[in-house]
Amino acid sequence: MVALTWRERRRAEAVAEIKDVARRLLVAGGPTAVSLRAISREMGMTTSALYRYYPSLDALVAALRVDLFEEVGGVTQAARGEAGGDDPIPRVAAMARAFRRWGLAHRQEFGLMLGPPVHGLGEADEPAERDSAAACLGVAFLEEFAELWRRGELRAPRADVAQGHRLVPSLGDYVAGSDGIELPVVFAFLSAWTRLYGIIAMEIFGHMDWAVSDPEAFFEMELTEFVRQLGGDDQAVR
Amino acid sequence: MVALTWRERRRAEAVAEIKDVARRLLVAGGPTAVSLRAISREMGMTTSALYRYYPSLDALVAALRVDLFEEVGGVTQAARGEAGGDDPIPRVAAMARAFRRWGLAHRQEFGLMLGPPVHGLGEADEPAERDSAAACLGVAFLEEFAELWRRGELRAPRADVAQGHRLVPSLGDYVAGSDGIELPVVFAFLSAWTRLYGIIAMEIFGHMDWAVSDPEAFFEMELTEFVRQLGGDDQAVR
DNA sequence: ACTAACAGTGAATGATGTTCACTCTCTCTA
DNA sequence: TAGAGAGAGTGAACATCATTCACTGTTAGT
Repeated sequence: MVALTWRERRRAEAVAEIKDVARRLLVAGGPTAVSLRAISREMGMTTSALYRYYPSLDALVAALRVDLFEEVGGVTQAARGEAGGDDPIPRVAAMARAFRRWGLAHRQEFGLMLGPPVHGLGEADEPAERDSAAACLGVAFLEEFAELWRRGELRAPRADVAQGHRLVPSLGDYVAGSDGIELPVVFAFLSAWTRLYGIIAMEIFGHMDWAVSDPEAFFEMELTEFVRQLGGDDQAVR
Repeated sequence: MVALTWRERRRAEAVAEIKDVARRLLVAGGPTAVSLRAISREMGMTTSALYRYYPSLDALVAALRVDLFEEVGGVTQAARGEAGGDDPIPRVAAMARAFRRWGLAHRQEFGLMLGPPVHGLGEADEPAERDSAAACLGVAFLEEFAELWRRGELRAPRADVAQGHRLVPSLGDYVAGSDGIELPVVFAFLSAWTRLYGIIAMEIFGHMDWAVSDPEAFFEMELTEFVRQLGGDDQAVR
């Protein structure tokens, strides 16, 4: 812990406030409402002063995006911790519910993070950062599936399906304590992760409204069904 | 068919060209690139003249959105027709592949249609139109699942899962020739639809890059796995 | 033939991101 | 400790954007 000079501390506070105001604007008025001028207005600063902190508006929202990924990652990790026990299944269910709950409570943030790439710039600029930010959310799930595999409770996809498919070469880097990762783990994780994303994103983006009147009921049904396909007990999910 | 006056035909052409140019701009530069000024510039018109055709920019992109839904709906319907046969399973697979292919070939359009709601305005203004537009895509799938149900080839969710969940009151309106729709059909359709959306949207939005190197292989694996869970033959999907 | 709707113009207003030359203040070093 | 340089902020400027308004021709229907 190095001692921070007064200026450095003040700068950190400014950066934090900028992102705070940006997020408030995002929540209040959607992505188009977050503008440098609105931020500077709210902070009692000149617009050009903001360029001492971020080289552009896009860079600012990219930074906000990273923060948001950390926040939702922390929330799901907390849910995992609270679930406790030694059975991965309830932990997965708790994380899935926490993820959905956070998304519903923060729709605009969810859209910024997991919607289409913004302006095609935030990705071309720093693909590594974008990737790692998104990863820190999914990894918690990945670890649980790895644990299930270690216990032999993960049903492997049939050989003829997996045959010849080189799905993922580097996913093992994300799992602590195992430099290699088996294909069933990868497949089970990806399947669960895309399914979870599909249900939640569709609900949050409003694309399910025409078809389903009680999204939460459907979510719970899918969760139960998924756990059963995994081979877990139905009651384990509650 | 009523005879169109000169002026009416010319207006229709103008409307079509406006949406055409708007789409070209969207593809070339993302959502922020579609602006009334750019459109008018490209068409050799004044910006204010565009207000004779659409009351605002938002209304214009909303109209474009509807067109896009019709386009992708037509593409998947065409794939369904080409698949032919009397087995619904290959038809579902063909539609799923056609949907994914179209989305990958038209990423920006996909984002506009199935990303987060735009500005929160396109939805609050005309919820009915937005819903029906999105529906015309999913209904093709829904009909196939209804057909599977009629044949008795659809596995029902266990009673204790479905019990007490009033999932959808009005989905039956979408299925031709049946004013009531059974819960297993609804559940199977919703499950398939959200899964399909999850895989495809995640890939198109770039949220899968960190985890999977060959998205198409994963898509095919999921498709096969889903069909097997439905109770179909593995070979039927090819 | 006339009237009213239609289509288009050009100027204006107020919002936006970004740049630039300029100050003022803090921090570190010679 | 004095001065130089980096940090932080200002205000004007430029280019883009959506939207509105008064105005002018043109077409369609009575």
